[in-house]
Amino acid sequence: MSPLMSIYRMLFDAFGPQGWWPGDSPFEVAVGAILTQNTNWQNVNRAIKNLKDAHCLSPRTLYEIPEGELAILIKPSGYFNIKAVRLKAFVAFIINQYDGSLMNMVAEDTESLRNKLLSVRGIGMETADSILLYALNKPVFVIDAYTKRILSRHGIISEGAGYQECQALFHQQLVHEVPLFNEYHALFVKLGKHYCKSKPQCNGCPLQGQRF
DNA sequence: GACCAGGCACATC
DNA sequence: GATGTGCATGGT
Repeated sequence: MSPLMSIYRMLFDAFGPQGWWPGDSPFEVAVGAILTQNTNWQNVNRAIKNLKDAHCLSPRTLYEIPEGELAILIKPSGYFNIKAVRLKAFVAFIINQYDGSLMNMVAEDTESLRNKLLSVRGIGMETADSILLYALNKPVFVIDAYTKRILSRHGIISEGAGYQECQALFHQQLVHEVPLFNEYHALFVKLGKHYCKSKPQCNGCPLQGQRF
């Protein structure tokens, strides 16, 4: 079994299924992916609740609401001025190129779709891949700060490894299945939140002392 | 009060 | 291509 598959087994045995992504619709998932950039999920939830309460959680309503009003609604998620611009760019993209519906993306080739998402201001690799995996069910592995930290601490990647390099490892070592990629990334976040912080709390960590 | 959180774009070298 | 900086709220 590949090292990354071994790690997956250990994490799944320790934590069980994570039930990601929290969200009622693919569009909500995509909005959450932008709002959660460098931000605690709890704060994102508050912002999403504000959008729901204001009946603004659709491409069309987000497209039409003034940027300043949008910024106020998403304030709890932090970086609210920047994220308002980013959400605006994203819904303009959906409306102009996909007739206002995220689901019109699913038929498209994953690689070209990823490149188009990356061309939207405010959507980088992690956000694009989160949208592809969690909103559109494409088998793309999501790399984040936790993933890199955990892998480098266990000697699997170097500390300065890049996103693509890291992602390639997962794509090489795992079968490309959406449920596996979905659960695995969520398990890394779980592990990172509880144990593999900037100050490691290795006591009780299911990967404690493991080399791969 | 410091530090951190499910990044990204942009400037500068 | 690598490095540094601004963006901002809420929890620990």
